[in-house]
Amino acid sequence: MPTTLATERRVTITDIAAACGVSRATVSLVLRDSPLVRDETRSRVQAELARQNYVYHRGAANLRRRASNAVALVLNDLSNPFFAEFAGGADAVLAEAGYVMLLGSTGESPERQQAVLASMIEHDPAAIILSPAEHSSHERLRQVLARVPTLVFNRAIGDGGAGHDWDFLALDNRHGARIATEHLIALGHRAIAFFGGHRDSSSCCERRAGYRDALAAAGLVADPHWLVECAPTRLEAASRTHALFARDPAPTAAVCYNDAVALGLLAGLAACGRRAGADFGVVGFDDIPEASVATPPLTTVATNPRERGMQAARLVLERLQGKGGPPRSTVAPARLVVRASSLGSPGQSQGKP
Amino acid sequence: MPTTLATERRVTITDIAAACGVSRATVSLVLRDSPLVRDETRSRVQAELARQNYVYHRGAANLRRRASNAVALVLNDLSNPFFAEFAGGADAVLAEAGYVMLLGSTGESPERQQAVLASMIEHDPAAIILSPAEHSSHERLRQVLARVPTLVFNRAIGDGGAGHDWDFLALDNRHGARIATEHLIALGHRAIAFFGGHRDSSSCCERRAGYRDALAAAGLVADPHWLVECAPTRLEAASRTHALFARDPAPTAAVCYNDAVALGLLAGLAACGRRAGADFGVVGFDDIPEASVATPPLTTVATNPRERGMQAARLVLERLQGKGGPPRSTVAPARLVVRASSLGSPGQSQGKP
DNA sequence: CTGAAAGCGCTTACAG
DNA sequence: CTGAAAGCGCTTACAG
Repeated sequence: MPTTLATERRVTITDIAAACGVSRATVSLVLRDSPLVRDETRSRVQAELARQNYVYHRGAANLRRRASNAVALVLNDLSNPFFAEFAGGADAVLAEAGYVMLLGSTGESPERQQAVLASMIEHDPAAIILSPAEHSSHERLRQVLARVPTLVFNRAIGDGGAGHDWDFLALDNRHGARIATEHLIALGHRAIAFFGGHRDSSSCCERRAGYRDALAAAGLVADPHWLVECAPTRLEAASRTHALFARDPAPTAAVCYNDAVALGLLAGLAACGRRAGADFGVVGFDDIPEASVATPPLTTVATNPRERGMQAARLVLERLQGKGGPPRSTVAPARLVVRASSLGSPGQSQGKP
Repeated sequence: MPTTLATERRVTITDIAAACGVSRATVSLVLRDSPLVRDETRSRVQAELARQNYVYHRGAANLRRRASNAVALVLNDLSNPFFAEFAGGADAVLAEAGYVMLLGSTGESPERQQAVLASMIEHDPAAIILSPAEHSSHERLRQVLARVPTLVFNRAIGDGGAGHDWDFLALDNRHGARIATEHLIALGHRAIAFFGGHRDSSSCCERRAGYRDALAAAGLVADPHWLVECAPTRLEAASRTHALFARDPAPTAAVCYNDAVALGLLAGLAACGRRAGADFGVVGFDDIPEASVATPPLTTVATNPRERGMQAARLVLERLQGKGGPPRSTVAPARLVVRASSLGSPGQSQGKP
């Protein structure tokens, strides 16, 4: 029994109006719940709407009203649980407020980002939430984002973010990395590495700054060899683990750029016979779901991506209500979650100066 | 320096036409790359489009053409990595084909599902991909989905799915559970539980059927006490672990409804002093990212959610090209990924009959 | 309280 | 090769 697909003509307010013997204007008023319509008329129209299974065409209404109730979310990568949670949180708030979510992902490519944004914008979103790809060009983004209220999330745009044209929701990278580092110092570590990330990414810079803050406050100074870059993936991190121990003095613990790197480091340590949490202290960043089930469970800095998504959506909604006003920056707090991976005792290692 | 928001009037084809001294029709033809336009005219128009930073209003065009280039994706829960990966895969294929993705989530609530679908449909998507909430009503879905080509993913709708009105993409639950069970049998297990899920969900039924198939083929019969229900979450599973050992004969291994349940079981086993992989064999279902980093690494049935998302999107695109034809069902293959959690030796346990 | 009319930004026959 | 006109489905002053 073949299904009937979208072949039949659409039911419009004209059909309803004709069936009820009223004008299209009246039907429209009923749809928008206007008090101008007499009760008896309203009921008749509503009954007919239901009978014909009428579906409101919001696109047509939005065109006429020059409004939009879509918000576009453009992310780097949905398969990253951090962004998936973020999207889930944003969706919950937006749906609650009656908005629909357009979703796109850039795969961390500035070119795809331009294409995706251009495509989104043709659909006339009321606002855009953008977690920018690394190496995004401020100029090219300005071009395509002109006219659409935008909230940038997670990292500042290319050239530093001074003179930002957009609202900005940042993680407290600097403070988060600082408390992570302080935690390792409190455990007795003195030789602490910063592992992973690329130093040209703003979040990596900020986290490194927090790391240095903590060291400086404790009167420690970082050996340059303790700053090890690598792509923020588990695999890369595992294969770069050896770089931490290439020279003396080797570190006894590491603050990692994020959890993916930290999980890779856990694997890398195991592969070279070191026990994370016993021989070597590890702290991650993000608190992704895998962190708590890793071996050993990963101490990390929680950024609560779902909360961030909700917060981003709320900031956007405020902007849409209030209009106007200069761009605002908001910094979301970070919190340390202590688990087994950081309970190493530095004395067992040779890393002490 | 306050940003200029979407306050200025929009640039339309009328503006471009006026600036070039041509008609709006000509501008439209240029936009759609029609060969009807003379080269010289085309260049002039294109230059003006760029100069004024013109943005195509796809909503208006779609209204006029009675077309749509949006596809709606309605999922249970984005923070479930299975669905996040699925969405990522679908997005990649849809974006490639020039479609934009509307995303909504239902949180497994049939009421929210109705509301979300209704809201989506008002935006006139070309098609819908729906991973239905449990206990969805076939009738209510029919009502709201009338007229929109729909692909149902992951589970059949409420009353069994006979006389399905929609395309359907299923995981091979039955075969997947069967190979999982056969694997445990091959390792020497004879007392094998099926742990987790609710028996009124179709995927749970199918997986249990595959489990029974394997037992029957090996001449084994399941003790009814080995069928333990629980919500498909890690926490629930951990706290229900004791139910497996409440009566003799206790099982020596378990096929789990999914990875979340299996991870909870790993934790539950550890909490009651049993070593998964040594004292007790565990197999999951899904191969979520956490599976490979669990302790011990989780043997599981891979369903490749990203691939499924891409497949779902392709099926939808085919339907949109081809139109017509009866609804089709597709079953995606499942594959066993062997890791440490299933290497238990049943002889160490008391569970043998 | 209700209707006639104009218009949102675009496309598409139809003439010329 | 280009333009005038009608129309997609809706909303909103404006009369009455």
